[in-house]
Amino acid sequence: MEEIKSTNFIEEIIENDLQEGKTNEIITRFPPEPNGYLHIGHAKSLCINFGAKEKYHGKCNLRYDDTNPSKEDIEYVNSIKEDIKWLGFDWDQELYASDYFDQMYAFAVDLIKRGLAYVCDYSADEIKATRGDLQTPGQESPWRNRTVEENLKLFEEMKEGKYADGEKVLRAKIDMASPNMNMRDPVIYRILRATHERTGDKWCIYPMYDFAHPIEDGIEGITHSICTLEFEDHRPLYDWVKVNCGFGKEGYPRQIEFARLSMKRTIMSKRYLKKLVDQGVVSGWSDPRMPTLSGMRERGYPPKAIRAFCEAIGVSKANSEVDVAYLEHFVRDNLNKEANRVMVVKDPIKLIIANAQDEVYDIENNPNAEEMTYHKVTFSKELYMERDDFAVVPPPKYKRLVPGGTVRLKGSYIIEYVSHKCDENGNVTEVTCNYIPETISGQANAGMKVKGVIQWVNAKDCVDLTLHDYDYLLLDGDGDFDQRLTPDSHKVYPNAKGEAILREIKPYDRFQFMRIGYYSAVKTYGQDGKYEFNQITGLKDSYGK
RNA sequence: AGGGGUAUCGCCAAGCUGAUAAGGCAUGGGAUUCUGACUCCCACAUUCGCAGGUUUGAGUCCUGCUACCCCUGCCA
Repeated sequence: MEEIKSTNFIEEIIENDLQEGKTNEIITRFPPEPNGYLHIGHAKSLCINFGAKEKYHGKCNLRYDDTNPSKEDIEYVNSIKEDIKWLGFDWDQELYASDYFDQMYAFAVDLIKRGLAYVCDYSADEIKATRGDLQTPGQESPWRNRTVEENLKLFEEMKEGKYADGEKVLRAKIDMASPNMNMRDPVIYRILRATHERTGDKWCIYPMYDFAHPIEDGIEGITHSICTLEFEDHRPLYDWVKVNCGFGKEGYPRQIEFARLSMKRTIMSKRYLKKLVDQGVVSGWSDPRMPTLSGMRERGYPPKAIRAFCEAIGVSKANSEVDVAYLEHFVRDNLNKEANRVMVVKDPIKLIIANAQDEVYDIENNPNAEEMTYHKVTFSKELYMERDDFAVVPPPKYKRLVPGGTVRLKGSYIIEYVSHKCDENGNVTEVTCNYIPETISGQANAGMKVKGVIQWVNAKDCVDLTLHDYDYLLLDGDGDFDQRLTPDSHKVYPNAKGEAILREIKPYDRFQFMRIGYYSAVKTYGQDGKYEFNQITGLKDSYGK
């Protein structure tokens, strides 16, 4: 038997349940409402639910909580699936809450028959006015004691479409004086004429979350229904529905709450993310600056890094704000282990190697790889180097090229300074060097001491990259977004053919704003599709320190 | 005197039935380096929201208190 150790309180609960023989299979579910794209916060939930499935050899269903047709959109369904797969998770069944509408209706009828639910004629405002408040009990509805027959008839008529939207609701008969607002005769069915993505116009009444969710869990045999903290107050209602609909024989399904993930200076609410998309502040839900999973994918974040991050932040009930640096750590860590390296010059100046001839090198894709692979890099008389890698007047501890100095071209020769040219403003435009023979790795003079190593690309076959600007967003008093663009149009030349993306991390300390995106990696795709190079640059840049 | 939660290092977070504060991130210092990256060393809470109490001994038990989060949708 493998020794499994719980790493958080939810796993501890699960393991106790397993040990005590309460169940022999763990079944969880991931229940997104299809009204937006998944973001990093969902990744935490995904990792908890699918993580339990993997760890305890159980099951996890993907279930769309589509009980409110007016808010949902089929567009999101596919994105959700794609993102879950991208993270590497597999669901057992793909289900929709709407699959259970008939059964939910039947359960509601049953509740009415047993005197546990009634049709209420109050308007939304009247319900609100009679609910009481945090310190005063609510008043019972005058329709609370209708006969079963009358309730049955009315509820059926609601279904038949005999009443206008909002004219009547079905309420659970619980306790108007309960200190828990959720238990003050909560509405469990409302009339809503909206075409449902899946059931069309079949229904004009729709169940509320609190009624629907325990039924969905019950039908699917969910053992652990894991959700976020704000549902703690709903648990008594969850249990009420569960028990009164005949579920919960073994105590399952059991609702467990954890603290949702929030991150410093990061917008995580779907409402605001949607606003960013709708206002055209970003190009869409997958804009690389978005904290969505698709945005992170676009940004070059490896899914494994996101998983490792979720694993590391743990699961607790304490509200907390994780620093973005923690996520970035796992991105760097994963990229360092798995990403192929490529040379990039962001702000190029010409580098002439006066005594050079054309050559081709095999350069390691990733020095950390277990099985080393290589890519070709061409070398010639005319190269580009980074402007910062040459200094006429070097700052203290400068480790790169200076007049009269030497430096190693990564993967190639050691070169020595000959001369340089400046434009009318005194900016360096070109540097000329000679390479020192026999200094390539493995050759006679390779052991020569140099101050540093610099990246370079061959001017003949380098490729232009698109460098995306970074930007800052301010959230003003009205909750609207104000975009602060900081234009920066470097050119980027990797020594591989094809597309590439580069985004930069920039500090953000001047305003009260939320940073929604930053650069993580450069990606280039070989023309033949053979190579995929990833360069970790800009992530932890300590140049010039 | 509404109810439900949470409080351990700048940020996460272990700490189960009391025995004298794990780990990661961040940070500072050093070594190493054909990526100023990575890696490797070293430093980093006499203290666990506060105040009392029980105990030989408390972050862990008891009693008060404080702070923050959630709840008055026919949203989820």
